[in-house]
Amino acid sequence: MSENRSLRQKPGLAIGALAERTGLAVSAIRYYESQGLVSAWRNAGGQRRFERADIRRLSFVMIAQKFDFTIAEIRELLNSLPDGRAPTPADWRRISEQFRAALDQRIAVLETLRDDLDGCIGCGCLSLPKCALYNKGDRAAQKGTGPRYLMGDSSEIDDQG
Amino acid sequence: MSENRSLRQKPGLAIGALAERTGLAVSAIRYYESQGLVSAWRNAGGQRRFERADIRRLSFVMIAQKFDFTIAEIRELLNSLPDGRAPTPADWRRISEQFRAALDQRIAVLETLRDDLDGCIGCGCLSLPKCALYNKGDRAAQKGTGPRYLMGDSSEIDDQG
DNA sequence: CCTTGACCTAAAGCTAGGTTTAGAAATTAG
DNA sequence: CTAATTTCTAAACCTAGCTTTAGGTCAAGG
Repeated sequence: MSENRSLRQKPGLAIGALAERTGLAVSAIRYYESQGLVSAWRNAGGQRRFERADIRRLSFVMIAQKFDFTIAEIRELLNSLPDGRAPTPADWRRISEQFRAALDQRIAVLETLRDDLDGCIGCGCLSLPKCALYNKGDRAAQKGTGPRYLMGDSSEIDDQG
Repeated sequence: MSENRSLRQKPGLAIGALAERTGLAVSAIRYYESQGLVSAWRNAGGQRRFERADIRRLSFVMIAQKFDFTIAEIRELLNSLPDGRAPTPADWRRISEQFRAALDQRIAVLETLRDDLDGCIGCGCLSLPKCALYNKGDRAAQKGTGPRYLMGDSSEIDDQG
């Protein structure tokens, strides 16, 4: 069974093939490589060649994005895998716990916001610094700088007309 | 009680004063004006002057942003208020229901994702097209285009070494 | 009057996560 | 061999939601 392509230069997947297998755009894969989420070697002509395991690695990236992890966070998770291979079922269990935690936290934030809102419906607190929505519960995942505080209008409730 | 400032040219709030009362940056208020979330008249020197009701209007904007409404959506909500005044307690009750619905929906999406994840922990399904995370449950609020499908690797499970 | 400080506009810059474009080189199909 | 794909790089562009910068003007205090 020793065929002539058995030594030297493993074939690998071209970027287009990887794109087809994952459903990602070619440009996205190049971008992910630039961000250190996958790596590729180059063939004689300078074209990228990927390993088959990168299909799973990119699938992992796509799932992590469903959980709204940023590229930087995904890179961290992938770095927690020994020597850059795709996650095995055992790795997957471990990483899933992190997804779980992130997800639970985001759900908790939204539920708190919902409860605060429930407390506010009908209380007319739109003008109250003591409103439950005041100065707490940052945007779903504190991305961005965001405003600094809410509701400066402490008196003069009805001055709109 | 007829004082001399009683006719002509109501004073209004300068943009800096409004910024202080709301906690927003001056540049943010100008931006919101450009986006039609507030409006101002100009004094003799061409400077913006706002009504006191705009404090509450902007507070409303800030709360809506906590709920991850976009500028366009917030503009819609504000347009649903008669003649561009700040929301009254009655308006607030009505609009709160919309926040509620948006929030419930987002929580539901995350919970589905969490359930799918639970079903996946330990099942080694990272390579399975039949994985619960496959091809469903778009990112928390389907912003952005997003990838088209997941997990192209239907066979060759352990080819990473 | 003179000096701060607040304000003005327009345009450019920023983050995130990519996509699009342009022009050139490599690979594949016939 | 030739034509059609695919791939390459670098840089520009895109959305969202603002901020920063540059160069001036307005308003208020002493």
